[in-house]
Amino acid sequence: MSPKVGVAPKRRAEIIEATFFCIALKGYSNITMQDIADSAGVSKGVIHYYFRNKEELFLSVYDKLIRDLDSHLARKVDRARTPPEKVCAIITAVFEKIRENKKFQVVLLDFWAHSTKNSTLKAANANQYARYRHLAKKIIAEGIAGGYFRECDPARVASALIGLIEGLTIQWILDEKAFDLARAQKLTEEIILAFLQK
Amino acid sequence: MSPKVGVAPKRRAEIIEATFFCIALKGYSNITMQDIADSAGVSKGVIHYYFRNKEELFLSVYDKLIRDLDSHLARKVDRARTPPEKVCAIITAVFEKIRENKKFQVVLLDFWAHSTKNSTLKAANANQYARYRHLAKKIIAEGIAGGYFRECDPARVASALIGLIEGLTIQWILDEKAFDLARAQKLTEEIILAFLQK
Amino acid sequence: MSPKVGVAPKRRAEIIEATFFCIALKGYSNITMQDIADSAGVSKGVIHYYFRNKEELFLSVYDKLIRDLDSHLARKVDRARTPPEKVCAIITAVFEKIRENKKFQVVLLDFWAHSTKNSTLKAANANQYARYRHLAKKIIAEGIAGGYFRECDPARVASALIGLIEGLTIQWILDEKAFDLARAQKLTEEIILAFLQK
Amino acid sequence: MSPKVGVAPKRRAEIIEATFFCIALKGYSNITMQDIADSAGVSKGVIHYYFRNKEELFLSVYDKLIRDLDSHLARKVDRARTPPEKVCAIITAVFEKIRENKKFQVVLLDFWAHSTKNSTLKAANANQYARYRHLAKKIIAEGIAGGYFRECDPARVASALIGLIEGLTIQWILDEKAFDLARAQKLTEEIILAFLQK
DNA sequence: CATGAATGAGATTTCATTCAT
DNA sequence: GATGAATGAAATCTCATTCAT
Repeated sequence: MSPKVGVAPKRRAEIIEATFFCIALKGYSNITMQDIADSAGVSKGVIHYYFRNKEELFLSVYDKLIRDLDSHLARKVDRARTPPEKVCAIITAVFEKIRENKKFQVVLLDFWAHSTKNSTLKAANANQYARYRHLAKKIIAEGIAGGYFRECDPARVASALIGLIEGLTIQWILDEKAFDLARAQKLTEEIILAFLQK
Repeated sequence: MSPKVGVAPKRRAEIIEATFFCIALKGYSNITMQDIADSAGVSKGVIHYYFRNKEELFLSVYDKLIRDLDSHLARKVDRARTPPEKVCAIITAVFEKIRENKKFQVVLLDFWAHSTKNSTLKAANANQYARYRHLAKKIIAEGIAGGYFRECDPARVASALIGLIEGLTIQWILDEKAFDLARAQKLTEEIILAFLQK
Repeated sequence: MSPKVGVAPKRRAEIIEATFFCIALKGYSNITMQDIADSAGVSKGVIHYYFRNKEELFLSVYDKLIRDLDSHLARKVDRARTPPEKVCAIITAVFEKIRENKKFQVVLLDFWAHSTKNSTLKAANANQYARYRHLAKKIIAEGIAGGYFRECDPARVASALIGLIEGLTIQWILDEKAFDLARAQKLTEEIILAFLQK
Repeated sequence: MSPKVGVAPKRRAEIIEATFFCIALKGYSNITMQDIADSAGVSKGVIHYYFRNKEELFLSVYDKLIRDLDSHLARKVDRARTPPEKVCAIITAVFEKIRENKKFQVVLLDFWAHSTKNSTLKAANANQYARYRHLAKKIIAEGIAGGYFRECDPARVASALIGLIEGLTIQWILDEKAFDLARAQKLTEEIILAFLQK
């Protein structure tokens, strides 16, 4: 067994990571393969050795992004006990992710913009949001069943929860000085819990 | 902006309109000048006669977009009497705009994504959002002063209002079948008014 | 994977065979070393171990092709007794070769096309045709000497014989439905023998 | 109407001509767009302005080649009176074409080689050969009907006529010193007329 | 004012070849 | 002997921009 065999997955991950940084820096459609190669410290040809083409590479970056967010969310939510705590866990998870790495939401926004023109990306996005809403819905439904929340449509509130989180974080991404991210996070909790516990 | 007599302003407007449709159809960075020329029914050269380059053209499209939204918002809000009605007017204005022309939000999303890489666009975006929030803040402050709303920070609630609107409409744009847009609009009103009137 | 000694000649032949199939399938200048490696079931590196470069490999394929045709021709001709039978043996040998393996003529045509640009290949081709004509010429001269054929220039008729064979088989390769190959073979015999025995 | 409008067809023809020379010089698949641009004295971009891609350009070259040969053939044949003269006119037309411009057959050979891998080219080739054979068949049938030729299958002899012409010219292209082209032409006439008038 | 031919820089992608293991 | 990761030159094709008419 050649020792170089083991290099492949590591190299793939490195290229994905480099591409993520490049997208954050210059944007989905302004990056060249050369940018990525330079950033990853490999030759241009290597990228095509690991990824059939630019689109496949970008979809791989998106996949990793989503997987990271999902596992982060799941970890946070699992650690919480009561439904109200779980709702706060969702909010905290996303805001935390963005605070620790602003690039995260910048890249995601770029993918969203492109998803209206790329059907594969669109499907992946729709799917991710659906899972995201489903998680929130389940938690809210449990809260209602457990007497934590008043009677309401869990699916609708779930989309509002997601909407409020994303709407605030995007505003912040577009203009960091618009408001304080930590206070926006607190506000999100207040509004959603107020509505659920009214 | 070159205000020329005769056909010039009309031609300019036609090119901007055509560009808007092209962005909605293929996305900010996938359009060629030829696409725009074809769509506008003019020759490629003409576009460079009216707009120094592609970026200037795109910024002009963004300007028009914002001016349209602003005047639409202002009209709606002016027609409303009480602060609660004015809050609903903001919500209605945006949801209406998107319902009547889905392209509107698609193009806006595209501009947002690019604004993280284009400082002119970023400034324009920050400015627009600031005005947008300012409008909401003023209305909320009036509502508190007039006894319609409970004591709270008008600026923070304003950003939440905008965030909820944008977060829900983007979700819908990314997956129309996720939920019904009219019900999302109603939900927005409920959540915000509940929070303000609690 | 155990490296075997003495495996070299066999491996070489396998690679040549695989290359032949690839040329027939995709054409001389559309094949990649990867195609050949895949088809031969070896790694890319191995090909360069046995052949200095692509051109040397292709020339080896051509050599094998010619050697195969030559020995096939010689066997057929040796088996025939009289000059007319030997002429028919040449015709039969080539048509048979092509009928049993259409790829043969496809690959040969490809080599011919490239021989106008590759001097090594051109020389090899000229040489092969010269031997081919020489064989026919000798048979025809024997036929004249033996009273089987009328007085004529053996060299000229030899080139006509080769020309008619190749001209018909190429037509058939380019459009199999143009005519029946077996009847074309018979026609070749008729025309050449009629001319020689007139 | 801009005077430059008239330039387009001329430029197209120039590019086709330049491509023809390049194919003759370096071969179908060894030419780069840069070679063609240099040879035509235009920039690389211009070629893509007139031809969608390399394949479309090559097919245009093939079209012109065939059109030229067809009209040359038709002119020659029309000028001849009796069927035997018309048969000789076909032979003369092709041999003349090649004698006056050796490139002609070199390029055609290249196209044939590629036609086994390109379905558009293959269809065009099959079609051209069919028309070519049809012309010869008609003339032979007229000759039989007019008592010039003995009873025989015109279609079969037509393919033999074409085969003999092409088979000899290709031999000559591959090795000019193999025989004299003028004598090969005479030989073709002798063999075919002898067979038809036997 | 308008056209569209022309440019050429630059992007993606392919691939023969090398070489460390 | 054998592998496959890596290279980088070179190819095709795109496109904003210019400019002669």
